Amino acid sequence: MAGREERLAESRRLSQLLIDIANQAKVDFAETVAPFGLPVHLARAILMLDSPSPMGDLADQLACDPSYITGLADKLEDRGLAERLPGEDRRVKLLALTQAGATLRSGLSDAVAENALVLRRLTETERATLAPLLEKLLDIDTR
Amino acid sequence: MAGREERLAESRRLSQLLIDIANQAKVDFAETVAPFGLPVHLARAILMLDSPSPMGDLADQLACDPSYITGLADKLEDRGLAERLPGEDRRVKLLALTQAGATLRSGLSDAVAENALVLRRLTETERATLAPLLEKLLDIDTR
DNA sequence: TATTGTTATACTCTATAACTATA
DNA sequence: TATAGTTATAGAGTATAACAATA
Repeated sequence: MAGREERLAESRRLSQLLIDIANQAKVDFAETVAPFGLPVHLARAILMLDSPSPMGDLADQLACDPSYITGLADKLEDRGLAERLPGEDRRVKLLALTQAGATLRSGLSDAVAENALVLRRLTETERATLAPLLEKLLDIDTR
Repeated sequence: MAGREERLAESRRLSQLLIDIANQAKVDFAETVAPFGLPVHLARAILMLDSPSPMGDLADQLACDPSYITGLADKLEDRGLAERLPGEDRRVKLLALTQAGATLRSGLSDAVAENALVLRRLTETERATLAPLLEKLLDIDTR
């Protein structure tokens, strides 16, 4: 068994790798999205709009304030990519992709997946090894 | 061999896991650092100051503009954690931790490593499996 | 009275451009 | 002329607080 200092050093190194990978993924995402003519935050929103969604739910998913969603929705509407639909509860507005938005989302989604580091750099076997480790890393924390 | 759609779906899922893990790591870092009374960006800078370092080098390491380092250095000096030392090239200033800064850095570094997801959630064997996969993910891109 | 979304505003982080001093 | 760090300022991104409509 490795000593305390060795374990801590390895912990630091792995953490740094994870951070670097996430940063690289962010850069890749921006580069992948750029040809679609969308700012990153609009692209993220579009990818979440699999189906019409209450604006408040989007705020939860994007981990941002609801007031920020108002701005995103305005920009998506300006571009003709989404529209606000009335919800059953009349306080709620559903944000839904237009046909143009759905088409764009489809192309965007494939491009992002194809350019992902995990697909470009790892073999199928390696990905199968990686997946359970990442899932374990992300288990809900019960400290 | 899996079909195209399956591969893309797996790519999306793994990418999302990596993003979620990085976000969790960011939250953990902030929580770990909070008791030390430091904003996150100052903590990151202190952790990089293993030895006295030209301010420009810090800008490279933190991937930010040199003008931003000026502000960080000011705040570290205000707190008595670092000081500017003259370099051999008299245009260069070396940022160096004070005794107080070095002591704080030591505690900070251990706390961050101990609280890291990779240490809390994975066994030694799992970490050994994960490391080479992460390294491969991060190889310099030569597209 | 509580909740959804909107509006107007303010704040945080970081970069840009012009500057000083050295090289 | 080029480089290291500084200064003042500006911009992007996001949150806060007060508000209107609805529950």
